[in-house]
Amino acid sequence: MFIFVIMIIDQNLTRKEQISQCATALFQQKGYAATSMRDLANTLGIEAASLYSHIKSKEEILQNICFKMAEEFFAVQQRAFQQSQDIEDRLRNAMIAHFEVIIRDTKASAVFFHEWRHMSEPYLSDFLKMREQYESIFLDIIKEGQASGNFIQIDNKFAVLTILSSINWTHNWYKPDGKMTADDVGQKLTDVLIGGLKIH
Amino acid sequence: MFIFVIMIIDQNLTRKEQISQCATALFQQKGYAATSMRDLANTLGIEAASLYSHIKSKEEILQNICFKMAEEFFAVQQRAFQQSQDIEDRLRNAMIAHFEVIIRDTKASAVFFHEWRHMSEPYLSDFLKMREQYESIFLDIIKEGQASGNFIQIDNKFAVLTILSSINWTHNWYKPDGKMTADDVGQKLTDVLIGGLKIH
DNA sequence: CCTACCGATCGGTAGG
DNA sequence: CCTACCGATCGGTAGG
Repeated sequence: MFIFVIMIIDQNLTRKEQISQCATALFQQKGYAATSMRDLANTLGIEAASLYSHIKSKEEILQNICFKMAEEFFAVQQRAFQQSQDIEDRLRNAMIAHFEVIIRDTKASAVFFHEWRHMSEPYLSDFLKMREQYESIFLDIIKEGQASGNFIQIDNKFAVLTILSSINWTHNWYKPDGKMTADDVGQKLTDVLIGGLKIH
Repeated sequence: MFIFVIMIIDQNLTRKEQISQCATALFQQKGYAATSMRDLANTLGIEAASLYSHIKSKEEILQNICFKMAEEFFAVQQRAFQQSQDIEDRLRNAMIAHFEVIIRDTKASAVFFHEWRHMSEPYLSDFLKMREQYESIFLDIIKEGQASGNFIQIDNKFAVLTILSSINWTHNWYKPDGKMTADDVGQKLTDVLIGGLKIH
């Protein structure tokens, strides 16, 4: 299989960062398992063996991508939480914050969402625990909104999954240079998911 | 990497069907690229070489899974279309029909959603064309609902992607033996996505 | 960062 | 459905 990989390698980055950036693009395009270290090396214009002066293993690259994304999600979530007034506002801000992390790097997001399962233990368990913890914050927001009479009575877990899956999917189609700006999409995502598609 | 694969192989199926069923489970768990023909053969209790009396190639198995799912989506969409009265009802039925195909086989759905990109041409292009065609039916429903004043004015493509991503994600968490029945989830998906999370 | 190379495993075929 | 096997490729190491 021949795939022409056109990639602009940022010369201001360290070699290690270049490796991570290239790997992110390749993992997103072909998947982690189908990307070989020789693919990665060729894209960078070096030999496969040379990669190992900068990294320990193929999996280490994946771990770095996944955990860096996880940390970003946590960081913005906390910031969004502190800035909010009422409960609907808090949900809205948390959703937009989540969306903004995704569009900051849609390729890394794709790897985060699809390739994490190729990590070995104990990284895999740690990763899943973080994800659960992250979702539990959304769960709390939904519960509070129901208790205060703002949100409809609906299975909490279900509500969180429905909301997050729509936002997560944006990594697949959102283009920064498209007709919708990031703020536009963030606004509309919350409008539809909180307010509904129907005119009431 | 050792993974214990516990799988019940349906003895009423033909060998070819057993291969497809096993492959579906493995592709879902480990991904297409990380699943070897030896993995598949071991799960079935035969030698890898023996698989090739029933199938032509590894990719052929993937093609069958993906295109069978695509056909099912089309079939139920048409049925849902014919049974509907008003425009909101039509969207609701199309959504529930889509959901029901997913939960009929969540493993095959996972392969359909995540592994299709490992198909080679011309299968890949055919597959993407089908997906686009399928989504365009949803697009038409949204447009009609906007024209009739039932749905809010919002980018059509965006609306379709938001709706479908939430439903598609159910393959990851829906369990037939969980506390929510299929009808329950189908109802609630349409309630939230069409009506919104907020009490108006 | 390279050359040279390792053992393991890959999808698949030949022939029975 | 098996044994025996193919060339290609895998992630990674040794040594410079």
